[in-house]
Amino acid sequence: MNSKVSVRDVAREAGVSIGSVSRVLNGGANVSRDLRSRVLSVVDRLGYQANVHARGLRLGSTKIIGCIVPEIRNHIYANIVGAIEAAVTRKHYMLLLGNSLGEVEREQHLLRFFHSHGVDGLIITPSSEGPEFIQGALGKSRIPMVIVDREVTGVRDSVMLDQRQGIRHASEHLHSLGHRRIALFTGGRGLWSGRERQAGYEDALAVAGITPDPQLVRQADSWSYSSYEDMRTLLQSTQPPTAVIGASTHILAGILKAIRDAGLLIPRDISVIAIGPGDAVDFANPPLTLVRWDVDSLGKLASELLFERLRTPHDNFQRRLLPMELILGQSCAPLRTP
Amino acid sequence: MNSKVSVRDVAREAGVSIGSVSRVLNGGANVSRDLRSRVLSVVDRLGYQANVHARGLRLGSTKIIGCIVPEIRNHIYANIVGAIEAAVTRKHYMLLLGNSLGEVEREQHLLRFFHSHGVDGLIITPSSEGPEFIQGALGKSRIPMVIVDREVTGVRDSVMLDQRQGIRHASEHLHSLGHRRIALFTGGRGLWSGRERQAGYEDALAVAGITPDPQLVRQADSWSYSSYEDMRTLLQSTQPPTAVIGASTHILAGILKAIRDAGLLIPRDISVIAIGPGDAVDFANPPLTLVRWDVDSLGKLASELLFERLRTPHDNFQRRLLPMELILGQSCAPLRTP
DNA sequence: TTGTATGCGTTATCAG
DNA sequence: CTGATAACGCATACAA
Repeated sequence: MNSKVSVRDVAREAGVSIGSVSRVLNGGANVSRDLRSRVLSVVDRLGYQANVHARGLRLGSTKIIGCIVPEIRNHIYANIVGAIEAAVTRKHYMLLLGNSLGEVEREQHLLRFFHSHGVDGLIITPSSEGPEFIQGALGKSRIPMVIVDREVTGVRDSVMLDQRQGIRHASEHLHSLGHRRIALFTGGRGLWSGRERQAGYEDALAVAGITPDPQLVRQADSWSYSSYEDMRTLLQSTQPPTAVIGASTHILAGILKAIRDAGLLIPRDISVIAIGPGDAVDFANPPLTLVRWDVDSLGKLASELLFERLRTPHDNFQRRLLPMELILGQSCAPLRTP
Repeated sequence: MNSKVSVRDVAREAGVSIGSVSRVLNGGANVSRDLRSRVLSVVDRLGYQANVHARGLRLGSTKIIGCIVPEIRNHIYANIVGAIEAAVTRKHYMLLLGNSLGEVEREQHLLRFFHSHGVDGLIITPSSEGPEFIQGALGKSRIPMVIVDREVTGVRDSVMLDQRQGIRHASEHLHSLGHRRIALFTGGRGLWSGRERQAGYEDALAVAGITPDPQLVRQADSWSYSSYEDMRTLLQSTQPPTAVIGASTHILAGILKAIRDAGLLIPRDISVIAIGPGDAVDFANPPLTLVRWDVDSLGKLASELLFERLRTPHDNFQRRLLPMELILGQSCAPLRTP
């Protein structure tokens, strides 16, 4: 196809100089109507497209946005990346993608690679937050970047979900149904988001005047089914929970399996609330009540912030908090008083 | 960080010429032991990393693989891309990602973009197959590419799933349980994969001596819940199906909802088999019997094929067929004779 | 308004 | 074995 049609070819074909071609395509100013249209038509006919490397070499800018997520196979990140991709291509940028697997070395490796590829900006869910982030390669990097779902207030732009408010609502909902023993599987071990979930949970319990039972709060790993064992143990205890809140990754799958194996029925015997984007629980029966992540908005907002940052590199850093919505399914019921 | 340390800086620092530096880093041959180690140490100290654009401009090769899928938010493609990413970064390549949404124009746009970015190769699930593919921009493009899950035998390398064999097994399984009215929601409208699924279904029925009822075969769209209406209609008909096979996208979600709304119980009243990667049906209750796509192998194989192709551009094109495995869940039961 | 010439950082060729 | 230099394709400062 348009294998190697360069600005030279266009110039020759249009009977003008290469400078003029370039000016038509970029500067826009100071070109005669005639020359402009002549060039444009040739460009169109030949399907000319500026070589990214020549331009990148000259300008120092590619039209590439890098994106690093822990794991694209996780539907949460797949959805976020999908939203970012849409926003980015709309602006005629391309998306360079990498999985960090939450490992610092992989993240650094990807960062170096992205750097040498001259990405104009970066959207990332880093493996670290807080001081650890600042001291790491990411914190030192000068690439304009936006942080997704990690706490880095003040040092970078970030978009986050208001986990605390979301889980508080969920907890209140369960409490209003009479539940007093509510289990929480936070996910996000060691992360702000996990702590926020727990905080929201404790907020709700405090208002309700319930003393939280530490046994009921679990910090499962999102990539494993460890929650299965945890939930099984809880259900076999003398005071089993009557409701449970869990992140809709492997965590929730493990929880549901434990409930099933115990011969319990949702919502008759136990109420369940999921946390996550909506599509994940499509196959659940009954339909799960959900604290919904609006991952689409999350990705979109991250992109917008990044493009802002690209324009004005030295503004103050923003931190945007997205609300979480409680979507009622059929997995919650009033507590049966025995 | 190592913002702009060039080969010049390394050369100066090491007290050699830039040519020598380049030779140490690339050629490898004909450099004295001493010079080599000197250069290497400086490279290391300065954190030198060759500028991708200069190199791309010079060599015409980037270390970038492009990847175009219909929709990364679809868990099938998320998994495939995940596997590709792993394979590609292991070879020190980067992955440029694009969503085509199955639209020809978007696909062409992405292709042009990838082209101008000088991707070394492309892994793609195109929006078209067969003659349409050959005549399209993709068929004319000279970028080394591997096709995933689309029929393009002879003109490009491709990896596909043996849908026919998979669905045949599923159908046979249901038949062995006594089912004779089996509904099939193929997905992949107008695509080889859809036709193959139907063929496998018909293979099984033929062996069983059952005349297929065209009413029972539906070509749902994977991105919509249209299957819900279809399934509802089927269940309300005078001769409802006693079993159903459906792709584990929105299609299956719609089917399950229709079954639920009809007040039917799986597997007591109706048997269900899903088609897709395993993780999608994590939340299903009961656990679904599954014709499993090994998307991991699919992505891995695609990458391997592409790297082979990069090495020897003019070999004969390969077509690799991956088997599908029937994973038994608890969603199928013997037909209840009323 | 238009054309010409330079340099961006590499690699490869060629002369030493 | 090593150093100098051309060329990759583009954008732009400068000359016309």
